[in-house]
Amino acid sequence: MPAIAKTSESDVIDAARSIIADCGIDGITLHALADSVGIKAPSLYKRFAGREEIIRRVQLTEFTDLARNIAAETLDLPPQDAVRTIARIYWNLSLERPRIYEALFSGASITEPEDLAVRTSAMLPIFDACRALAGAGVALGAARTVTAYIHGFITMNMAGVFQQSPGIEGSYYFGLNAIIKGIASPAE
Amino acid sequence: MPAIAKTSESDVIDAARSIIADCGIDGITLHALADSVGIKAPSLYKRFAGREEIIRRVQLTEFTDLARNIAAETLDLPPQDAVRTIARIYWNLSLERPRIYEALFSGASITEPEDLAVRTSAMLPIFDACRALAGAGVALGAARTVTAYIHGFITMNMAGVFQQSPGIEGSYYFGLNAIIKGIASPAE
DNA sequence: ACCTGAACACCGTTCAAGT
DNA sequence: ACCTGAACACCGTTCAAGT
Repeated sequence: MPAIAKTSESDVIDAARSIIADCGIDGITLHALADSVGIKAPSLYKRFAGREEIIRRVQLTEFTDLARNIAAETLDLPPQDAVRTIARIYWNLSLERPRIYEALFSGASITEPEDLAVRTSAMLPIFDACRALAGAGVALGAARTVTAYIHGFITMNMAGVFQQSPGIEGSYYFGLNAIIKGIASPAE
Repeated sequence: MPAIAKTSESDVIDAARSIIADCGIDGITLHALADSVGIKAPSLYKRFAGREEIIRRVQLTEFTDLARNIAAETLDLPPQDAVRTIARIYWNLSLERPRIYEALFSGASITEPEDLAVRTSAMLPIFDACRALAGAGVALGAARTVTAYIHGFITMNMAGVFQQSPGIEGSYYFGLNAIIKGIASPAE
């Protein structure tokens, strides 16, 4: 009957977050996670359905932080600056916390409506900027283009496809500027 | 002393390829792979260093096929058409054999020079087209931009980020055209 | 020379038993 | 109510033993 709780749901998610940040998504074992909050692995199942759900919760937390950060940094910015700022936020994240960036987009395709809402909120500032840049008619396509480019460039860069060439950040913004120009005056 | 070989290196790689095509990279266990070529799992270590090497060999094979396919389909095409053709080849691959597309870019960052050479050969037609489109000075940046966009869009689409909206392929080519236009006349 | 069974360390997960 | 040890099925990998 005593049942003293040694940890809490948010403690576990925080611990999972820091393990992922250090060791990546493959480094998070239930044994290591349980150990870092002072319990045994089976006890995790009293709070979570399993490993997948824990990872999903970390993704949700990180995406929420990211969306808030993006919203704050792009507030009242002209659309071109907003797009460049968002691109910079993702770029810096991929350099400063690469394993978190990877984890954000890996595994667990979006099924829960909760996940979708958070992801949409992170994309909203891009959509708004694209509408201002390219017009409401093509805003969605333009937003997808910018999003795809940012994610694709960062992913390939982290994978080493572009080598560790010094001009890589220059290429990143060169491409971004080309896209901003391209969507502002789409091909006839 | 007899030592009758029940299988061969290329048999194993072929079997691995079809398992990955069906079940994805997580579905390929050494037990299942060994079973499908009629041996036991430990015997695989007589031919390969381990699971990682087998997967790398499949990636290498698939990339070689892809590079050959791209080279053949873009032969003597004007640069804009070459870029659109390459984009279409990747898009179709992601629809027809999604697990192979995923496997192509997942895990095992490029360390061996052999891997790099194959990947470079797959990118060469994009580079050539971009040089014709944007000039030698920015050709590398332009090629990276196109590559990043294609990969990013397809990855996010497969992950479900863009929903299964019917206009998604339209967005894909809208963005591609915007990029072609943008890199042909980069922002001043 | 190639194959095999047995074993090892390590996963995620379940469950009966403790308090 | 939360925690635990023991167990299960399943991984990749190693190795001594077969032919």
